[in-house]
Amino acid sequence: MLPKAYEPQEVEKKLAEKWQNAKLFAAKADPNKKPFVIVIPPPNITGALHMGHAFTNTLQDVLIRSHRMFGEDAYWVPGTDHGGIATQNVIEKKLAKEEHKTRHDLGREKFLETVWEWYHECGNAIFEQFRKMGWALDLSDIRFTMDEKRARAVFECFKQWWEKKYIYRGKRLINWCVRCSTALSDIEVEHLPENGKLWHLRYKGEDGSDGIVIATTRPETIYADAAIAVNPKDERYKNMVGKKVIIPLANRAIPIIADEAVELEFGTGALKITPAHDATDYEVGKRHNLPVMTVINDKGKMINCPKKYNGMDRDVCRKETVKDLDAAGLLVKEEKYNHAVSKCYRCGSPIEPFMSEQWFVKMDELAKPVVKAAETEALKFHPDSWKKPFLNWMTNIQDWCISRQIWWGHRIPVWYCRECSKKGLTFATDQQGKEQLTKVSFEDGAQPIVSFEEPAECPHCHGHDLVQDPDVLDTWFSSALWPMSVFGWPEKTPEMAHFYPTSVMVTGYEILYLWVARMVLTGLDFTGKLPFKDVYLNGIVRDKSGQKMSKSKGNVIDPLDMTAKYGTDAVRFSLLMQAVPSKDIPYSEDSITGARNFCNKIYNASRFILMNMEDIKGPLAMPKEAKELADKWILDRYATAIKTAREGIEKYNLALTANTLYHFLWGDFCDWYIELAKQRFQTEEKEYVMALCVNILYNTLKALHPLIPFITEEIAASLRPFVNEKEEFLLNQKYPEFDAALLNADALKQMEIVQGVTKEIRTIRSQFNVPPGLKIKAVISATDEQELSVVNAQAAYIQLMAKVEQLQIGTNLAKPKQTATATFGKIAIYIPLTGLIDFEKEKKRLEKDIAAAKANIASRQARLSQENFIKNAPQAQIDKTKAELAAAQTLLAQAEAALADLA
RNA sequence: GGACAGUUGGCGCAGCGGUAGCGCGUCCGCCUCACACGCGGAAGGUCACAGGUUCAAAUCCUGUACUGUCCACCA
Repeated sequence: MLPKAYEPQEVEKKLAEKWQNAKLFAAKADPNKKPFVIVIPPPNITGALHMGHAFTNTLQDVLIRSHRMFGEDAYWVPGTDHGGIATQNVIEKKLAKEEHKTRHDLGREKFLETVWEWYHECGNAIFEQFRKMGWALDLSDIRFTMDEKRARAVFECFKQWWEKKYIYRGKRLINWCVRCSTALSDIEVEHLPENGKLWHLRYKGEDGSDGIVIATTRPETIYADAAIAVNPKDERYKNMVGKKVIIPLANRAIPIIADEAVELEFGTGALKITPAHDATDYEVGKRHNLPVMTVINDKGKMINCPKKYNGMDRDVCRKETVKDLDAAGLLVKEEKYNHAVSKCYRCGSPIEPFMSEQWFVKMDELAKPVVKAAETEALKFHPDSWKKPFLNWMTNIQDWCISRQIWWGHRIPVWYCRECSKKGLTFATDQQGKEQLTKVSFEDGAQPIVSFEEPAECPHCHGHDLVQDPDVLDTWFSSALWPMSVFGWPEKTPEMAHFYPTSVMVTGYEILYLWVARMVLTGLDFTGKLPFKDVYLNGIVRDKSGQKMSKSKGNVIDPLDMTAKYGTDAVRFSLLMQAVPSKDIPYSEDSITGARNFCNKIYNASRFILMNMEDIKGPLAMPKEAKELADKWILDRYATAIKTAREGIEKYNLALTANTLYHFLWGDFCDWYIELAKQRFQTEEKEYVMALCVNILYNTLKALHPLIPFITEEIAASLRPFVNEKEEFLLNQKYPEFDAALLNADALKQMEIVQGVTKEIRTIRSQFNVPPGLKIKAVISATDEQELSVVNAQAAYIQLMAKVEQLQIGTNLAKPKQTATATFGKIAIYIPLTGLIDFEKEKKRLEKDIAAAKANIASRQARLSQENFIKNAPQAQIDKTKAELAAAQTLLAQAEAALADLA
C-alpha cells in the first residue's frame, strides 16, 4: 500500500536526474517545428539563487514546458552571468574575511584566477539548484557571459560600434563609487531618501560686506566652489550679481553669477557652484566658463584644499568643516533635511560625481529603432502599462558609460603602443612589483588600437611594446548581447538561424532599462530583428508584509529550504497561484501549505483511482459517450478547465491556469465526480466510470505538468498502462486539446440543481447537528416542471451526497410537521427531524431567509417597474430578473409558511 | 516635480458593465472503508471617498485621499 501522504523528496531527486540523463531539455532545432525560445536571464555567480530566481525561472519553465507540449520546438537556453562589480565585491569580501587580504595583495592576475575558481564552484551550485527545481534547462550545455564565444560577441559589438563611431572616449562628470572604485552608468545609481542636513553658510563679501548666505548639503565641497549663483529674476540679489564673495575657510574669492537653474524658493535662493562635484553645477559651470577644481579624489579623500583637511575622508571633512564654520561664525543655520542621495546599486555607498575620462556609447541613433518598435508594438510588454515608462526612458536616453575600473569582466579590447601613446599613458608599480597601466588619457595623446588579442605590432611605429586598456566593460554590455551570443553570434550558426529571434523575455521590471532595453537595442542594430517580441515582466517576491527580502532584514526565505520541506512542486505552485504579470507577490512559508495540500490531494485522488483499477485489465480509452448526468457534467467542466488553462498560458496569466486546474481537480473532480462515481464502482458500470476517471485524471495531470512537473510525471507513470500511453515523459506528450463537443450547458444547469439541493440539505444536517452516520428522510416539493424532472431523475445523487435514506418528491407537497425548511430556486425542501429540531434555531434561519428574500423581491420589482429597464435592457436580462423575482417570492412564501407552522 | 499601479470580508489576492469569488485564518460538526496536508457546514464585505456616464457600475469617466513603484540635476 502506498503511503497516505505524498513524499516528494525521493521522487523529485529521481526524476530530476532522469530528465537530465535523458537529455529531455536539449536543443532539438527541429526545422519542421515552430520554435519557441526563451533565453534565461543569466543569474549572477554571486551565490545561491533566491526566491526571485525561483519565481522568474518557474514562470519560464512553465512557458517552455507548455509550448513543448503544444507541439512546438521549445528551447530554454541556460547560462550564467559573470556579474562584474557584484561578483568582484563578493570575492573581495571573501578574501578579506578568509585571508585578510585585498585584491591588490593578490595582484590582477592572481585575483582573476581566484574569481574563475569561484565561478566553477558557484556555477555548479547554481546548476544543482536548476536541476532541483526541475527547470527544463539542459545542464550539459551551459553558456557563461565570460566564456570564449561570448567574448567574441562582445568584441564584435565593440569593434562595430567603434567603427560606426558609436563608441567614444570622453572626459566628463561621471558617477563614481568610492567603495567599488569605479565609474558607473546613470542607471546603476539609485536615489535613496536620507535624513540629512541642510547647512546655511555665509560667504562674506570681498569688500568686507555681509556677502551672501547659501544653502548646501555638501559643505565639504566648498573648497572647490567656482561661483555663487542666483536666479536672474531674484530681486533680493539683483544688485549683488557680478560682485565677489570669499569662500569661508579657503579664503578664495569667487563671483556671484545669475543662472536660470537656481530655484528662487529653495534654501536662501543662492546656490554654490561646484562644477567638479555636482552634475547641475557642472552644467552651470560650462555655461559660465567656470574653472573645474577637484577636491575629492577617487578614494573619497580630500585634496587641493586647506592643509588641515587634505587627506581627510570626505565625510570626516564634512564634520570638521561644519565645526570650523560654526566656530568662525559663518554657519548661519543647520536644519534637518530629507532628500534623495545617490547610492551605488551594488554596495550602497554614496556616489561621488567625478571628473574622469571614460568610454561611452552614443545612444541617440541606436535608440531610434527601439522607440519605433515599442511605439508600433512590434515589441509588446505584458502588462502593457510598461510601454509608457519604457518609451519615456528610451526617448530621454543618455550616453552609456561602459568602462569600469575593476578587474573582473571583459577587458576593453583596446591596445596602446607604449611608444606612440607615451604621453597619454600613466603607469604605476603594483604590490607585486609589476608595472601596470593605470590611467589612459586620449586628451593627452593615447592612440587606441582595437583588437581582440594583442596586436603583433604597432601599426604606426611597428613597435612591439603594447599594453591593453586597464578597464573592463560594464557587465550589462555582455548581457545586452545575450539573446544573440547564446547562439554563437557573430558566427552564422545553425542555432542562430533557427532559434533567433527568441519568443519572449521573462524578467523582473527592475532591470527593464538596465537590461531589456539594451538587448532590444543591440538586437535591432546587429540583426535588424527584435531579439524577442514579447516582454513579460514579473513582479518581485516580497515578504509577508510586503517588504523586499534582504539578508540584512533577515526576512529571506531560501527556496531550497522550502523545497526540502514541502517539495519543489509545492513551492512552484504556490508562486504560480499568485503569478499575475508585473504584480509583486507577498510570500511566506504559509503561502506554500495550500499548494502542498493540493499536491497531496492529487496524489490521493490518483491513489484512489489506482486502487480501484486493480481488477481492471489493460488500457481504457476515453469513452465516446457520457452515460449519465455526472459524466456529462464532468466532461463539460473538464473541457472548460482545459480551455481556460491554455488561455492562461497564452496570455501569460499563469495564476489563471493554476487556479483553474486547482479548482477543477479538487472542487469538481474530487468533491463531486469521484464521490458520485463511488456508488457505480459496485456495478457493471465500473469499467466505464473508471475509463472516464483515469482519462480525465491523466489529461489533467498533463495540463498540470508544466506547473508541477514532478508529481505529475510520477503519477502519470503509474497511470500510463491504463491510458495506453507509450511515451515515457509527459513533456513529450501532447497538451490536452479543448474539445467544444464536450460542452453541455444543460448538464451544467441540472447539476447546479443537484448541488444546490444537496447543499441545502447538508446545511440543515449540520445546523441541527444530525450525526453524519444518521440517514434522514427528506421531502422535496417542486413547482417548476423542469426542476421537478431534474430532482426526480437525479434523486439518487441527492440521496448519496446528502445522505438521505428516503426521498419523497412531488408537486405542491404539504409541509410535514416538525421539519426544517429550506428553499433552492422554486424547490422547497423539508427535512422531518422530530426530536432533533431546535425550534429557536430554525426560527432564526427562517427569519434570515425571509429578510433576504424580501430585499431581493424589492430590488427586482423596483427594476422591473422601471420603464427604461424594460425598454433598454436585453431580453435575457429581463427574463433573468423575472426568474429571480419569482424564486425570491417562492422562497418568501415557503419560509413564511414554515415559520407559521413552527409557532 | 512627472508618470504609472494599487485601494474588494481578519490577512493575502482574483473579478473589471448585470447587485461579490478564491486561498489562508476564525467558528461548529465529523478519524464517512483516497486524503485530518482530509470531509461537511457557518460566520464575515454599503468592493477607499465624492461626483458623473448608463436601464444597470466593484467593474467605464472625472476628481480627492492614502499606499507603492519607476523616472527626474531643487542644492
